[in-house]
Amino acid sequence: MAGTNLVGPEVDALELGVVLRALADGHRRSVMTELAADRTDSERGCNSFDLPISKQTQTHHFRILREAGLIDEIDYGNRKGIRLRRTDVESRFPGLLALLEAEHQDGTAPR
Amino acid sequence: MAGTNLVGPEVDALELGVVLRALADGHRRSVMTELAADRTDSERGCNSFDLPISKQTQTHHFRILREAGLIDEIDYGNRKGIRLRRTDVESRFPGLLALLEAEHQDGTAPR
DNA sequence: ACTGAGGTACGATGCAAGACGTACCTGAAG
DNA sequence: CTTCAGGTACGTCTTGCATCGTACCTCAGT
Repeated sequence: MAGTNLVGPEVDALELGVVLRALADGHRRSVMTELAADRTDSERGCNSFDLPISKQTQTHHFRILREAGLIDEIDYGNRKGIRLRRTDVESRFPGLLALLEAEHQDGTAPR
Repeated sequence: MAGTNLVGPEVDALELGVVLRALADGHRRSVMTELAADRTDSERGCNSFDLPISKQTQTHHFRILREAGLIDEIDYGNRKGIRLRRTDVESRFPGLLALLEAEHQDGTAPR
């Protein structure tokens, strides 16, 4: 019930290269643009993004985003929560989330 | 002598996905961090970056950067000039160059 | 205890992209 | 004109990565 937070890198350990490679994929970027546009920063289920890919591939993508330090993954055992690490990302890479948020306005077309 | 400017996308046609994929590679990113850090925006020769790769591969990488709209390539026939499209990039993706410039401080280690 | 939905682990596959060899072009210098 | 350095075009090889199939785990509900 409590949900264990899966480990990601510390704020100081965030690397631009890893982040940019994570954002290079259209599916991952569409997730990030949605998260960046939602200022409430509420925890979301991972199938609330309705990505047109299998669940194994979704697991893969969310792992990449977590290991890049962009999101937190909260493991509830049989389900998983996603939350944007807004303050961490903003402090390490100021302006990055604004770019993603701006992209969210342009329509939902990925890639 | 005049040098023809190789074509790149217009300012309005710049796409975040293409740009981020271009910046995902360590070699291309090291070029961009150098360019972003140089506020004079002077034209540079392409072997002034001393990339540890063959010249064919360098041609490939500079093409990617040009097609992403990040740089201009000026063709002099037997040599080539590189110039950052600072105003275009800054107007379309404000803050992006600042992120790259900040990365340039952290040392020259790519990837 | 059984079932079903959500998620992960592992392996295999297919494709895009980075890298380079060879050959060729261009212009400057001799 | 010849030479040579810088750059490109094309083909090839190889690596990385997105994707999925199969199998298994976890919890909630019945």
